[in-house]
Amino acid sequence: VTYNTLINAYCREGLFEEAFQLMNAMSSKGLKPGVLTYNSLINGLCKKGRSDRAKEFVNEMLRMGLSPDTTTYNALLVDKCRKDKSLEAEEILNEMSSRGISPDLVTFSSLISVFARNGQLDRALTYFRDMKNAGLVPDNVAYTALINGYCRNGLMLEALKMRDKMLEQGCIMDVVSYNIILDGLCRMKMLADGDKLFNEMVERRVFPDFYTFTILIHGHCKAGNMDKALSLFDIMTQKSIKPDIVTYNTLIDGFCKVGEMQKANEL
RNA sequence: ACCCUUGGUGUGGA
Repeated sequence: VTYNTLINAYCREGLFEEAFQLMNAMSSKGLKPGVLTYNSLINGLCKKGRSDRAKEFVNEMLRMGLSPDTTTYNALLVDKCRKDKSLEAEEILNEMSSRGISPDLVTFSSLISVFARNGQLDRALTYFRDMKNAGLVPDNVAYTALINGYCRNGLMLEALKMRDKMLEQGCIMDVVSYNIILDGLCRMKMLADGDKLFNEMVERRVFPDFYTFTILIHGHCKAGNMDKALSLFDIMTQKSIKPDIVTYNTLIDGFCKVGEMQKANEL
């Protein structure tokens, strides 16, 4: 467990040389790297954009007589989903099923997410159904990924219906769920509803983060409400939520579009 | 049993 933790830490940082050394140290002590160790390594490689290397380690696992599990394949599949390579993600799903490895909530959420983002809501819905047919109980992440699909298509009524369903099933609205719906409302210029939802969020002690504020600031910038956008920016800093580069870009872009180059410069 | 690995959100004419 100690080795795994260290190897995982190195992999997260992209320090693969150190991780490899540890793996060698392990085997010289007669400890065999297990599935967990490989999973950490494979995950780290994927996150650093080295999915080619990751794939090689999956093969190495097989050679060593280890069985890659759902987490192993999820690491590869999630990587494809993040890069919007939905077809390749589906290939991995097929490979999983041909090896008899069952997809889990992570697998399905990732697939739902990629199709929802890309405007292929029908496909996202299909996977949502498949997930339930597989006997899995959708959690708030799975629901939220799907809700994002409705939001991206401007189907806010459907999105809100799905949120209600999610709550009925006992799932919680967390900060990401709120952010996604807020973003949907803002995109549809339903800023008043956005503000209402934002208040609800605060009342329910779901703490807004810098995504939340950037989404709202963006909405108000697009609507030309630069005063409102600035006041949100102030609230944000008062709450010591650090605006990041995206927040600044959003505001600067907003001021430029309104022709207030001075204010853009002041930021 | 628990622990270690995997999933959902924001800006920029792309």
